[in-house]
Amino acid sequence: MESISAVTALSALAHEGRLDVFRRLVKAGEPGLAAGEIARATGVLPNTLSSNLNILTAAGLIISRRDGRSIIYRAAYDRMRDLLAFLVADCCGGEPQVCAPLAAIASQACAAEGRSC
Amino acid sequence: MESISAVTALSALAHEGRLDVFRRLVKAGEPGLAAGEIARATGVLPNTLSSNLNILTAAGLIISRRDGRSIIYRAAYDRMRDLLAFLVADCCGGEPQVCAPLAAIASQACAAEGRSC
DNA sequence: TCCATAGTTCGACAATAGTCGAATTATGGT
DNA sequence: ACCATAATTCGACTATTGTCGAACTATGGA
Repeated sequence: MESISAVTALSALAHEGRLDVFRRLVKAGEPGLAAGEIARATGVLPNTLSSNLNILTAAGLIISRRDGRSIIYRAAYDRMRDLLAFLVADCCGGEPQVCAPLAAIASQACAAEGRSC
Repeated sequence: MESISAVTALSALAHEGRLDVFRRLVKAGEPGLAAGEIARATGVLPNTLSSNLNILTAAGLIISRRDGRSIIYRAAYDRMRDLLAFLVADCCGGEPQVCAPLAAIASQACAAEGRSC
């Protein structure tokens, strides 16, 4: 991942409302959520939300598809993974003990959901 | 980690120059780098750099100490780990296959450096 | 065709962020 | 005490970002 691309993704997430939306979509998984559902759940105005969904889309973090009158958004997991990989890419050179806990983080997150992966 | 705290950290990293500085410090490890060294290496004006170092410090991502006339900065690995943990916290609920590759990312980063952790 | 619903786009405005030159503080050496 | 080096703080200016109301586009149903 290019540095400029990482900055775009980080900028998109560096916003209370957008971070909230992104995490909801990450949680929602493959089926995703309709724009209207998100607007209702968060109490954000539809046009403001649309603007922020555009920013997340442009950053490649979410993907949309139309379904009837609704537009469904879902998280782009590949891109999320690339971003995380970029952030930790150099960490091992300095302090190996930073990398090790990453695996723990992954499995802890899974354990919290009662899953195994 | 609180959402607002994550936004602060993400905002700090959502800047070409600051992301560059942060990654250099991550790479540099425990000994860290002097402000002047970073300024020379990046070609950024000292005052501009200082401003950006302040932002990274306020976000908790880096830590400074004085050494003679120089001020040495180093990455705050704990905080970095917390941020990553926050970002992946919900991913397993939606798509378990996102969590699994995280462990791979960690070990890949290590392998690239020829280390084992 | 007409209407209601679902979202988006546009234009304007206020607030925030980024950068620079100049001045300031702190340390070490002579 | 004086000077040079290292870095920060201050003030001003420009550019960018975020939000809102209003208007617009697209879809599905009567």
